[in-house]
Amino acid sequence: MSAISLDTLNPEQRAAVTLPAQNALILAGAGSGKTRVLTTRLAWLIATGQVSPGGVLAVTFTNKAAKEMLTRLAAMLPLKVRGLWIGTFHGLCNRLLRLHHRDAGLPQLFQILDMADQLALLKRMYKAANIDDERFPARALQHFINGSKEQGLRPHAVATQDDYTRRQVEFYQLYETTCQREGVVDFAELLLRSFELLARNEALRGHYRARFRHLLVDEFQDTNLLQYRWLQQLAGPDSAVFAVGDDDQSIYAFRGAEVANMQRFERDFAPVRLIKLEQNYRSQGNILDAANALIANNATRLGKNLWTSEGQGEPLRAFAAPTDVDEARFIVEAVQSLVDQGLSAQEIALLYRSNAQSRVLEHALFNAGMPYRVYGGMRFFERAEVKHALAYLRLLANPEDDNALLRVVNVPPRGIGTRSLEVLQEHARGAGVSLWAAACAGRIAGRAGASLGQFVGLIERLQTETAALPLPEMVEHMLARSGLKAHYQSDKDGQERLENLEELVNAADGFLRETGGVLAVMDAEGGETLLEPLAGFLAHAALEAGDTQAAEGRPALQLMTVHAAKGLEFDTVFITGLEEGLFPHENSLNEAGGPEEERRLMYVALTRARRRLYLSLAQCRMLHGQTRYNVPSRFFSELPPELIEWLSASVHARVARGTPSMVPERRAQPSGGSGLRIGQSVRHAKFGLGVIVNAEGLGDDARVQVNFHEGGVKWLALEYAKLQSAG
DNA sequence: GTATGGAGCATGTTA
DNA sequence: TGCTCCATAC
Repeated sequence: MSAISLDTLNPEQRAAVTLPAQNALILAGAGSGKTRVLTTRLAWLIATGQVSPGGVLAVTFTNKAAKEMLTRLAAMLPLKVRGLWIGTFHGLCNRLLRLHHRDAGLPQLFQILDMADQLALLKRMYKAANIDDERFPARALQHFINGSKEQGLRPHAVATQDDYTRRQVEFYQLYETTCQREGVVDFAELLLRSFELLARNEALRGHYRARFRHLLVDEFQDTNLLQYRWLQQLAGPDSAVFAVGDDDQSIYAFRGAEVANMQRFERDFAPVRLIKLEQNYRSQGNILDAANALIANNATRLGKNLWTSEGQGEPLRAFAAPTDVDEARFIVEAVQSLVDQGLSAQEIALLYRSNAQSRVLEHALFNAGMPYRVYGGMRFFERAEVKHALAYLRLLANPEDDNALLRVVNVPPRGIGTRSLEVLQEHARGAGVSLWAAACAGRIAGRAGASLGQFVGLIERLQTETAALPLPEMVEHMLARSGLKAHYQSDKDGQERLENLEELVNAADGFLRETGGVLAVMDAEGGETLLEPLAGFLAHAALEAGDTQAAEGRPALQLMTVHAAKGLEFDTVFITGLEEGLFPHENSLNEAGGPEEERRLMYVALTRARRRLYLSLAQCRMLHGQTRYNVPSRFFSELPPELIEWLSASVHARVARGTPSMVPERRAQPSGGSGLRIGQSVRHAKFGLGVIVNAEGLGDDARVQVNFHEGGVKWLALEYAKLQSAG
């Protein structure tokens, strides 16, 4: 094996990479070379012969991160990556469950439900069981079920103090029965099922524990309880766990991530070697100073301070615009001038807290003729037409898949409507069989029965016709013969959908070439391999929903939420919409730990920038079709003023007093002679300083909505609340 | 069985 | 403002 060069690593990085086989927690600050350390560690372990490629397990959260790790590893070492246990939590669980499906109580070709599939199944279940959708919204139940699973809780283990929860648990149980009967598995189930498999089956657990001498975990701060316990199952007394994370970048608590896992790890896996990577190779001094100052406002931290050997660089620049449109205009002009100076648009990112904010920016960019790319939104395998096509493929693999059948039984329209399906479902329920079986039985009378019979015939015909075809041809054939293609051809807006269906054939082809159609591989030494192209492709579609937009040719400006920007870096970053209620988001302020998570989010945003950082806000913006007036974000008052160059009137001093500058003067209709205006700063005896953001009513009934700096947004009756003008 | 309109409603997001 | 869902009309 070739030697791995460690010369370019700093002492801490090298220490981490060359750690002996022991448990370790690497606190890796933003831009400290985290991915590099992780992959070099992996390569070093293998190259020095301390472990065989098959003896390593490395786990990440996203496919992107997993791919990145594999690519870098392959560049350092000559090895076949296919059989390596490197992947996402869900990808590895999928493999584990395919290999040991019998022990796990699943069919080998089980289908994976994405979030939309899961919700559809719940709604179907509601209908079948006559459950009141009003009192128990399907979305809430979905959240409840996934939350329970992420805590490792099966229905019987969920604590039920109140009737409401008791009912939810019943539905959870019913959902489980349904999934089991249909042989489908949701995302959380992949984790829970393989956790239980290992916990229950001592021989199997022993096998994997003996095998994986080294376990490497990326983004450890984002793990939930179940993922943590899953790792505990796989890590034996002789294995070393190398966990890399940054508590300051934990921004997914809202979906179950527990930073506490880092403390838990130090306790459960003791002794744990702790290494901090604090040298930052990304950002210039002023940017880091700003980020450090901001995050210092959080009380619950493990403690870490980033530094750089680079110079201070440029100051942060800030701009307070009167309106969201002005803010967008300012950004477009600033971007234009940077591009004129020779900076590639590709190197500039526009970040925002919520997706709704992208619209104004897009509008301004479009008018300026500036190419841009928006991340987020519909992904390839989530598009309706692609899901339809996948449903046909699922039926070919397993006609008993009720979800798939319901999705396409009437696409294209075959005269099988709601009523016919109700009858079919009653038959199926009565006989305790799948919809497919009920349809095959042919006991449905009339036209609907005939249509169903034809549908059954179609699927059976497709099965025989495609049985011997390679995957891409199979997809092609299905598209043509199912009527899907013709359906979208006759649709006047179907052009793009048709192209996506064509793209699906390409995706199948690509999948086959990249993986050889392998569903699961036992080990890197070429042990057990399960060849099942169709099932493999379907799993791939669920586990990798694909990109949201195909990459475009010319360099484009990048637009995304701050969440989506995590892990990325740009020369220049604009953080937009820095207003109280927006960033930090108002909904987060009442949540436990919410404000601190918002601050970490801001920290992530700041540390994305290498050289230039712009902060902007609008004092009034359209949100949900209404004009809102906001005070500047508290984050401005948490950044050292000397680091910021204001391109508009500074907001700093005013933030301290809780008032914005430059709010357009608009009379509040109802206040009459009171002298109060929307946008005006006021003082309230109890709530302190705030800004009037809305008003309604006349005379004695007049009420105003005030956004208080400390107390949030409140409606106050003018008659009782003694508001003093403070601006 | 399908098309249309109005009401209701809004964080963040990966697998 | 723009979407998703349900009710009603064809």
